[in-house]
Amino acid sequence: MAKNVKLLKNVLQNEGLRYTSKRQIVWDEICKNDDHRDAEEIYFKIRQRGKKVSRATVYRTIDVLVKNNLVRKLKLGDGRNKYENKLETGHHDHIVCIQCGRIDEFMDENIERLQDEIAKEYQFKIVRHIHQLFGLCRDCR
Amino acid sequence: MAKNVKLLKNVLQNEGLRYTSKRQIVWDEICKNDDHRDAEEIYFKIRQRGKKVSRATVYRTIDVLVKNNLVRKLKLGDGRNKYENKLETGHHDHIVCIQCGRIDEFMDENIERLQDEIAKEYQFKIVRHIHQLFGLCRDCR
DNA sequence: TTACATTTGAGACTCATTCTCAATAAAGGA
DNA sequence: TCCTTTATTGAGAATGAGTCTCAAATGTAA
Repeated sequence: MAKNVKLLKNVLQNEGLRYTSKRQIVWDEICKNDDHRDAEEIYFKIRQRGKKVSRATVYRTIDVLVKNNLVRKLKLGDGRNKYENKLETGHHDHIVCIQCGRIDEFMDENIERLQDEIAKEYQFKIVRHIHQLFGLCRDCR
Repeated sequence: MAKNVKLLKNVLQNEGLRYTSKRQIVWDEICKNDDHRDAEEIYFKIRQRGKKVSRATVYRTIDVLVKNNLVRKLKLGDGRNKYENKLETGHHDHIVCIQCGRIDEFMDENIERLQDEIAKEYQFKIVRHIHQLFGLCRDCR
């Protein structure tokens, strides 16, 4: 857990921002599990644990964390964006069950390579990509 | 253009909806070009042409068209959703310039196949997917 | 501890999209 | 054609995730 303090401090220093208890609370909460949660869930879980951080601060902190690569932002195109910590996880994309909301992660070297080729063909310099598969998981089909 | 009338009538009949001039105006406008436009642009262009359809009807009609496969809805995760007609175009994904907004289309059989394999591996039955590459186009890099 | 700058929280605000409901228009008789 | 019924439309209100405001609280350097 001391690692999470250091990581956050680095990011904040890097951004010229102060290290504060509120920001640590938000980052800690996001690290507590590897789920894909939205800002409201994170906000609510924090209150539930007896700590107090405003919604605005949750959003503001998440923005910094996303910008600095500690958190991955998932736009699934339904209502709220989702967030997951990037602590141990390498790059991956998502496969989502449209019935139960289950989210699995996948990563395919070949697809990544093919993407690069497409970028080259279209003369784009890619900075990020979204690849999401939507369907029914084994329990819902 | 008569083709567009027929297509729309089919869809509406299929949905148990009435064929109306307003709906035809919206569908016609979307067919007028192959751009990726948002609802506001479509709405505005229609007024500009001297026709009157309310914003609500534009949105409502687009929903029906998307649901019935005449229109593709693009969620690029910035403000407004974009729409394109699916008249001549087969399946494709998008490569987007984050600087100038240029949107190109790509399609790669190999990626499609790899997706299927991933779906099988995860035991998902895929119903749709999103694959978007974001970066700088040749004019913006 | 002081002095100053940054952060925080509560709630107002934004803005794309959806909803409401009275007015209008389509459809199927008679 | 003229009703009658039912669906559609439009204007503006409502929604809701996310952002902004600004006074109060907190961090920081000296």
